[in-house]
Amino acid sequence: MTARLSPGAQPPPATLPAGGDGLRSSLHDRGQRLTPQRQRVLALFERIGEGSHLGAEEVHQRLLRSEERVSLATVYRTLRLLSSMGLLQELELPEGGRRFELASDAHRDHHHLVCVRCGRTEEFENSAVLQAGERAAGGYGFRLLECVLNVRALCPSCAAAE
Amino acid sequence: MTARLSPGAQPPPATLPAGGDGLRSSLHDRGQRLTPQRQRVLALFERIGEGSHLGAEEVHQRLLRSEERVSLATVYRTLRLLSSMGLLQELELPEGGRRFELASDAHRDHHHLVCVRCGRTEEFENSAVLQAGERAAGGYGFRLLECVLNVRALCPSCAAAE
DNA sequence: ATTCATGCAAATTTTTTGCATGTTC
DNA sequence: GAACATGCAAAAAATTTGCATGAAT
Repeated sequence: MTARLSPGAQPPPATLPAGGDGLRSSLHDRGQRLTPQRQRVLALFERIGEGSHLGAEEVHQRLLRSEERVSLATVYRTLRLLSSMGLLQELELPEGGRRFELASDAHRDHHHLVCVRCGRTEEFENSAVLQAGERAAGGYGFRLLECVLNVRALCPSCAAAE
Repeated sequence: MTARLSPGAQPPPATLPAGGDGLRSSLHDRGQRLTPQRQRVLALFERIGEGSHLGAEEVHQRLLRSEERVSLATVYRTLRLLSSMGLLQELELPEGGRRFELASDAHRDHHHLVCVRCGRTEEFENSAVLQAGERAAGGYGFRLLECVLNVRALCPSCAAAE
């Protein structure tokens, strides 16, 4: 029922290759270390692309399949770490456990229009939304990382079927 | 892997005041029954208001405190039911389990500002966001039900701690 | 009377943690 | 070498389920 279709077009990452030094220095800034496990987890998310999300168990399984064993406990620890570093982000859709995806570029705002009946999803952008997010964050003294607008709606054919 | 099927596609969110007959007939339409437990759970969400969310354990505890015992298992079953009926809406914030809040037509745009580090949550409103949602929905011919903006951010103290 | 819902406890699933060992800086 | 991270297994949460009993229609 997860209707986030990412048709073939996978936008080029355009960001730093994570297995590399971006991760290393981000970690070092926090007094933490670059380990193969952390690289593997992040690299996996980069491999699957920006639109797709994985849960802890899936990350563990997929790494096993590619001969890059990382214990499940470490997967959990790493997901939380990368997430708190802003490299991954946790999803809003609670289908089972928590799920994560590669964090999009800083401050980018991408929004979803989703039909609650059939799951059809359209993406759109709107700078007014980002502004609203910035205003809200500013008002509470928060530092904005990202804002996502979810519009729940009925698509034309589902609306007709009602 | 678990088959996590919600009980079928649901009708558009109910518009009715829930404690009363709206709930009864919504249930009956589905061949299900009005029970004190279901009323209690829904009434609790109405009592705390539209902006606030609760997890299963919290619902259970709060009902205990108000002398309205509902077993935890039933709380889980009821949350899922009310959610699939469109009376509650599920959301997921950083820490803890799944959380639910009252789904309301009246409150179509209420937004969350969430600290991704400590989970602190602030609610805000912004009509520009609703307009953006309406414009997007209109552009694709969708009928808008609700729009929720989630702003991921760092609260002042967490930002300082980084 | 029939069908559905509840409560309880046990079973599952998901996530966290203690600790000995191995790694990174 | 010191501090940190990993793996493992056990513990703790979170959620679901089987079944006998109780309630709603």
